[in-house]
This record gives sequence, C-alpha cells and structure tokens, in this order.
Amino acid sequence: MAKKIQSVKGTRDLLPPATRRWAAVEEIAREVFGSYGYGEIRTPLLEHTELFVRSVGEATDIVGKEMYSFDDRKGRSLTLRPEGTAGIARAFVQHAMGSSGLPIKLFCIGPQFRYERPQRGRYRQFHQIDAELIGDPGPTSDAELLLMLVRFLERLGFDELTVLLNTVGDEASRGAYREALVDFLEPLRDRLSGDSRRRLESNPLRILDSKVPVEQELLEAAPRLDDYLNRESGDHFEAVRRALDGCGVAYRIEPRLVRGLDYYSRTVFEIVAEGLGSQDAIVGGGRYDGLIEELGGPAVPAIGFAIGQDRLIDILPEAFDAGCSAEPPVHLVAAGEVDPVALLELGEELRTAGLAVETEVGGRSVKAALKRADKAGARWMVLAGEDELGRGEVALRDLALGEQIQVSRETAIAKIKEKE
RNA sequence: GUGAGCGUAGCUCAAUUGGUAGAGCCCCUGGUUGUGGUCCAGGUGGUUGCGGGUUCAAGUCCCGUCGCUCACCCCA
Repeated sequence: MAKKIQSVKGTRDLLPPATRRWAAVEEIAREVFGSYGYGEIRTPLLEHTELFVRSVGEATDIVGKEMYSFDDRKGRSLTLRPEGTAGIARAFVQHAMGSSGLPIKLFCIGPQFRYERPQRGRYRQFHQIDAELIGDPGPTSDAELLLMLVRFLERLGFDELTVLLNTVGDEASRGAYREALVDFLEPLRDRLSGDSRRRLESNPLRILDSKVPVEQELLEAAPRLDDYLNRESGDHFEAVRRALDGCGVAYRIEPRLVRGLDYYSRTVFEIVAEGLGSQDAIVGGGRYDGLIEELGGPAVPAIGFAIGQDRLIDILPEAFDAGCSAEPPVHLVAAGEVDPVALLELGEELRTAGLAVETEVGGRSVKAALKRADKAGARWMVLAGEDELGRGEVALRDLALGEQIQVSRETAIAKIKEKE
C-alpha cells in the first residue's frame, strides 16, 4: 500500500455536515455587517513579509516567532497572513480607497496562518472574520462597531458574552505612560520574569497583562495608564462608554487590557468565552489611528476587530444547528431494467420543480436504496420502475408513514410540495 | 519554542506476569426475483503510526521519529 499523505500539522479538514455551521455563520456575518453598510473585501493570503513587520510590529510574538514565512523562487520573502487588518490596510492604501469618500467600511472572512504549536482553539491555519471601519476618528464609530459585533454574536445565539474594554491612549499619552512605567519597573528588574525583562525594552505595556502572580502583585503599585491620558484621549474613551451605555451594550472596563499588536491606539477590546480551555479569546480588536499612514497612506484613523471563527464555532449554542440543517432530499430510485438516462431526466424534472433530489444510481437493490434514504432522514422516495415509466407514472413512497401510491409525475411533485 | 499524556479496523475501545490481535458501531450481501426503520445469518476491513533495539517470542519493554491531545507562552 502506498504511503498515506496527511494534512499539514496544525491544519484540518472541515467536513460535511460540520461545514454547514461554517457557512451559516458566514452568511449571518454578511447579513449583519451588510446591514451596517460594510462591504466584503477579499485580500490575498500571501503578502510581502515586510507588510507584517511594519504593521503588526517587530517586537510582537506574531512577527518575532509565529510567522509562516518562506522565500519564493525569486528570493522574495513572503508570509501567509497571520491576521487580517494589515492586508486590508494595505489594500486601502494601494487602491486609494479613501478617495471615494470616508469612512470606508469593510469586512473580510478567511483563513489566517501562524506557525505555533497547535492545541485546542489554536491552529496553524485558523479562520477570522474581520471588520474594519476606516476613516472616522470619532468615538461614535467605536461604539457602532462594537454594537455591530454584539448584534452579530446575539444573532448566533450568544447572550452571556461581555466585551472587555480599555483604552491605551493616543501616541502622546502612551509615550508618557511608557516612560513612567519603565521608570517604575526598572528598579524591580530582578524580580521580573525573563519575558517581562525583555519587554521592558521592546514593549513595556505588554508587561501589564502578565499572568505571573508575582508580577501581578508588583503591578498593583504601578502607575496607572488612565492617569496619563491626555484630555483628548480621556474624552474619547468617556464618549465611547457613554454611547455604549446608551445603546445597552454590556462591557467591563479592564485596565490591564493592552493587546499584543503594536498598531493599537485608544480604544482596545476583547471578548473571552467560557468552556474553551486556555485559548479563550474569541474576539480582539481596537483602534489603529496611525497604521495607515505608517504603511505609506494618508493619515487616516481606523478601528476594527477580528473574530476567531474556529473558536466561535466550537462554542456555538446547541440550538444553532437546528437553524442551519437542510431538508433532506427526495430519494429517486430505479427498480428493475430502467434506462439510466430516463432516471436522470426524471431527476431533472423534479429539480426543475424546486425539489432537492438524490439519485440512487448505484444500481443496487431497492432495499439498499430504501435503507440509505431512511438513514438520510428523507421523507420521500420516488420509485421509477419499468411499469411506472411505461405509464408515465412513478411510485411515491412516504417514508414516514410507510404509504405508497402510484401517481403521475405532476401529482407526485404536488404531493411532496404540499407536505413540505 | 518548553513540558506532560496518548497513538490497536472508518469510529469507540478490549487483549492478564511479554506468548503470532478481538468486540461493538459503521459498511456490504442474504433472509423478501421491485420495498426501509426491528430481527437473524454471513462478509469486507489491521505490516498494532513509522523506524530501530532487547528477547526463543513485542500491541505490551527500551530508544528515536512522526502525529494527536492538553498545558506553558501568546493570541483569534
């Protein structure tokens, strides 16, 4: 036997019927996001490595150790996208999308890649649903984006999810705070973990959400970010909260929430879920006012989020499946010496009438066909034998009741439709 | 990248102190020359993840490797 080839580590096949949930989630995303004026964008899976280094940030784990990168035949360094925002921002700049008026609202559904050790809720190929609102600096946009996110999750049947909210201030505020935090932590250097010590230089804010208990204690006395917010940043956050309160969006302020990507400014947020083990973040996002300019575009502010589709689908409420299960098709079966073309034609006739039809072309016994139809949960079987075809009729069997009648094709179609 | 646990039929799992692999489900066929869900009978399906070692003998013990799972880290 030849050696079997299996899927690449950290990637997985999504098989039917599970794919129905995926498609249903995506349909609902298109519908909900569409109702807020968002248009779908599809960016390449492959980008120049440079894009992520410049946007996500050199000091981040994503760029530092998780990128799925390789050289192409001409020696150019390419990377399978590890997140969605960078590519969308790149496309915005490349196509001068701002020239047709701002803001631009976009969403993107598709796979992302990170070279990590797989575990539950973490795969090398995973899937995100991104939404980005580009070109409006106002807190009302922040609130509307979050509102849309919450509505989407509600549509899927989630009702217990809470948005964790924080602000990391604008660049000036963050700069001032960063200095204060480093001044505070520097004398305590010896008591910090290796990771945190490294971050003292590269990305001090990330130390804030360290999970090391000792560090948590040390941080109790650390300067607080909100004391360093300038007037503008403070007002912005205040306005976001007021808008969310007004719309009845539940959130919890999480002062330690900072986010792993360099490009965030001001509003940042996250949603974590129960029952997912340690990979429990299902949504992350925030404002990125400097990113587009950083990528050579105009100085245009933006805000967005990414939903982890794999994790989301993992914890979808039970009731969700009922809503996306399809009506099992009518089973069309030949009995005896029947011209296969006549069977195919009959199938087409039923489909033209709007029915879903599964044709049993296996040439096996009627008994076997019935078993299959039964297992598929079908309600109807249309049986076409020599006798029936000769008279222009079919045998219509109601599998639920076990009743069978000889009727014309038209009558059969009418009967099936009537009971649907 | 680090650590731990686990790899036996398509799936879920057995196999005693090492003694040449078995069940249930699924699938196929028949019991019904064209009739399901129950039942009965039969059948297909395995180089025990892969490679090496110890042994008279390895699914079982040892080493390596690959994969899966979980945790750390990080994040979606």
